Amino acid sequence: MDSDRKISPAVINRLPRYYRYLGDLLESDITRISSKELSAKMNITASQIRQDLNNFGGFGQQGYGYNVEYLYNEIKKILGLDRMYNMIVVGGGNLGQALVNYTNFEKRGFVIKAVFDTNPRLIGMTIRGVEVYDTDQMENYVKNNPVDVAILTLPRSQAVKVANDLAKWGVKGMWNFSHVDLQVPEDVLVENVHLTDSLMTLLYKINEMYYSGDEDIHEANLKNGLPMKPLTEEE
Amino acid sequence: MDSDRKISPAVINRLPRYYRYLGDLLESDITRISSKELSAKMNITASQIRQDLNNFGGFGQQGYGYNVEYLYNEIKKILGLDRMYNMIVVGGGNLGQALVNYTNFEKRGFVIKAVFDTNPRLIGMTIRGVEVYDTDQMENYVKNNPVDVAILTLPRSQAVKVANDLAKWGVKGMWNFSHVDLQVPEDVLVENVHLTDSLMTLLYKINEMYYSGDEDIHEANLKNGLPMKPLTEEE
DNA sequence: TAGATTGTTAATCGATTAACAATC
DNA sequence: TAGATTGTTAATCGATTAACAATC
Repeated sequence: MDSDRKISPAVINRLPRYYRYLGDLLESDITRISSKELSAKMNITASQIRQDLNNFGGFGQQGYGYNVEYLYNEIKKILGLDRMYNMIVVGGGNLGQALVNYTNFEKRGFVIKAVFDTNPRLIGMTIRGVEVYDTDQMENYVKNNPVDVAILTLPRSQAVKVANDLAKWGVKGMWNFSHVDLQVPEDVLVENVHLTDSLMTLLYKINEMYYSGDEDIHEANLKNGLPMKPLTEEE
Repeated sequence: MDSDRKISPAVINRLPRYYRYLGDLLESDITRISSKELSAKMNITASQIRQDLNNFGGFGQQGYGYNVEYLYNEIKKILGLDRMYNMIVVGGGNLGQALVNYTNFEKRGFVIKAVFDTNPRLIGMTIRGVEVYDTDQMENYVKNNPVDVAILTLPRSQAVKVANDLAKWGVKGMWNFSHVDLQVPEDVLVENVHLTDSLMTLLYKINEMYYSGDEDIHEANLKNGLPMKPLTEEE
């Protein structure tokens, strides 16, 4: 580990994908891989792979490539996955429950310790062994237990206030599923998952490719259930 | 609507956010806004807003700014949100169910018509009025009903095959929550939501800011539940 | 008209790709 | 050693920001 200059967000966003591919290679008992081979698998350039990795140090060896297990473990360390993380879920609705039930998180060391909600029907319940508490108790919990990440799965209307409170009480990481942009101090880190936005960009692309501006085709297809056909270029 | 050249992905990804902010302004009965005012709210540059919008045509007016309602509706059309979309959920686990239960989708015209799963305990059930069918029946369903988007919420191991089948049967849009990269023909559009990757990038940032390389601090904080403090620069 | 603010061109910045000397 | 492949510098490409003439 040597570099110290700021890593670009683009690179950081690619790290989990490298980690995933390396994990898969490891499972397949592949011990070494060159940037060229990996680039073919991942559909990116070999050059980008080498550039990306070299932000964190020289993990490869000329004439050989990269040792899969070594590289995997280095990226694991870089991402901070060699530790456990304590998380809470704020908002015990369907999505919050789904995340609590996602057992893969625990396997990776992302442990959900508590769920908070205001709904009396949920409070006191247990989801996969994780208790649902009244949001009233959140301040007390957060101040007396380590919380690395708060998972925000509550309605838009409440998310901003709750995030501010959590920030005030010392929570430094927010994984925000609420459809709103949080406004928190800059020492608090937020990662947004805006599902509706994600779906909309997909719909944009579908529209662009198949229905660009021509509503008739779309209506017809919708009614008849006909398979869609790409639009032909006609510029 | 005039331009015809390819819009950059960066711009497309920002469109839903513009749409959201404009919707909020509309709710607040604000009728006009300048790129400068909007840039302050959204934390991006006014220049970027004007550039982005001008990809699709001149929606503003010199000396005035933008009419909120008009711009809102134009972006709505650009994103293709002035139509309904038929969707199916493949994989009726916790996440799939959470998405079916998310009523906001329906309000926007994203309608989930059916859920498919292999689990006999789920088949025949109904989630918010949406029936769960055996995956056996999926081919028949897809070939006889319009499906704009397949929402993939199934285990990694099954996702690739299912996506290929769906593509073969004519589904052109895939919203992929499975933790794997799909390999589909290029006329099939995929939008990935890799939750684990998203969480990992958050953890990277938390680590970088608070625990950079120093495990002792982390251990201590975890044990004592002390509030974290940003690392001081010491280069 | 004068002031405001767009649409758009030009300048800058950052990220990706290409190239190749270093070296295992 | 010869071949392969990295690490790294330079070139290219794309995206963001700045600037300003056009115009409402």
